[in-house]
Amino acid sequence: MKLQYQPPIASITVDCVLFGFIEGQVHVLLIKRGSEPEIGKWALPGGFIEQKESITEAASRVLELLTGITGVYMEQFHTFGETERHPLARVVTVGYYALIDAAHHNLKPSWHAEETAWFDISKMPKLAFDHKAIFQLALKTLQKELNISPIIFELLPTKFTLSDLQNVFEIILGRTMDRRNFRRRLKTMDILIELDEVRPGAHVGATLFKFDKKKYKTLQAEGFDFSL
Amino acid sequence: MKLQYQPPIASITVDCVLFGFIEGQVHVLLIKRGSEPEIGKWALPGGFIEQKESITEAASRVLELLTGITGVYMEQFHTFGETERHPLARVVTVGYYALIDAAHHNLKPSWHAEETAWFDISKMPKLAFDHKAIFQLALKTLQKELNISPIIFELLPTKFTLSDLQNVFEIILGRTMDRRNFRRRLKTMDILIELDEVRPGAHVGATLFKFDKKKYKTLQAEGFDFSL
DNA sequence: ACAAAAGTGTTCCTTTTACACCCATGA
DNA sequence: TCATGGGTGTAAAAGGAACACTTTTGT
Repeated sequence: MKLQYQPPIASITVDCVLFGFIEGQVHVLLIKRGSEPEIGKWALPGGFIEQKESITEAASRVLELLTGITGVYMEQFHTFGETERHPLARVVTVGYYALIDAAHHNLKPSWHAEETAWFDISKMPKLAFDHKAIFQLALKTLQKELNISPIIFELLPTKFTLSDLQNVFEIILGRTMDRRNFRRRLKTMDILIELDEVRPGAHVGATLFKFDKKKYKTLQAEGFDFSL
Repeated sequence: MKLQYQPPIASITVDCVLFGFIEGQVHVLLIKRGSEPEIGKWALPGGFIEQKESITEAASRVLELLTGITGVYMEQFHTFGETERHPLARVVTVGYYALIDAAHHNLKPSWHAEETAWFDISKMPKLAFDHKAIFQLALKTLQKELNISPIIFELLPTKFTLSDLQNVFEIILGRTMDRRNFRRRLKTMDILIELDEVRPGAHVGATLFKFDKKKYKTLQAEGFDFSL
């Protein structure tokens, strides 16, 4: 590796794909670009990394700057480095994704974004740059990840019903599941705590549950299977 | 996203984790650094990306430059961007990994590397920079990937015995498997073609097989499970 | 009274696991 | 002849898939 040091030739950005669950549908957070290039187009929240911060730190900072959302654990999933992906310069972007309970994170208006909004993942607008590809890979990564980790609980509020949970699975995986089998399997996994509480619904009330993080951590060590 | 364009502040490199199967053991390809910093230390083959190439192209070019190995399909697995990971400058590196049949790729000496060698993954030397962490994450990614893709066949020559195959699985996953169950499951998957050939071994000859890529592609569409 | 969602068991079949002996060959 | 690795079957257990009716409550 007799390679001399070479000065930087590309800028580095991060882009964040934030999934949220709103009104029974999975949504993604987008901002409307307020500057050139691609001004006025919808895009993933993103920005340049700075000299003294790691890429992960940049992702958190940028997300907060653009949306006001803080304290979210984001997972890096891919780096996009095609030479032509940005029209004005060589820009390499590192993609992060996260799932959040949208209801409990308020979007703060920011002068950095002209507008910020959640979009149903089945009704996405045209996106700037190669953000469509970035979004699609994030979704694919999420689908794979669902099989091996309880990441899905991040989408739900602390208290949720089994129907809520099944709903999220069905939307993200794009298929339906048998209710009885679903419930039995979750019971077997033993990672939910049943609460003495019922959500007063339109009809018969549904029992509320919460996720048992402690029990999950124990299981995780053995590497367990979350596929449904 | 009212973010002005910002000039590059970090160099970008790629690092390649190449796995090979040699004398019944999984090995990784390392080079001895021939320039500062960390001169003389073992490191993953890597180098800077250039202006007019994508990151993936850079990975292939760098690998060939340093080792003479070409035509390998490498998979990106993570980007490392801690501010202090390189002692002299801000350098962000994109990690790639691949599996190759080491016997069929000759290492060509290169003036870029003082020395190039395969190391048994259970006997790794001290590595330069944060390359130990990069290697470890590559191995972990590979272990996960084994469950969902037939990537493991890349490690083996075209013709191999079932024992060879089981051997590779056991080494990478770090556990032993029952021989009869292993063989049955592969028979069920139906992705191997039995050859009319036997490897003249030290004792009773072992039947040779080859991987049925066509059949695998058909199965892949349905998304199939390769876990053993 | 009816519409809408919650809750609940059983059967069948497939898959997984555990386990031990004989065979062919070369040294 | 013995040491080495190749090859083979079965039984028991666990897990996955398919399937329909009753309950509660608001309108």
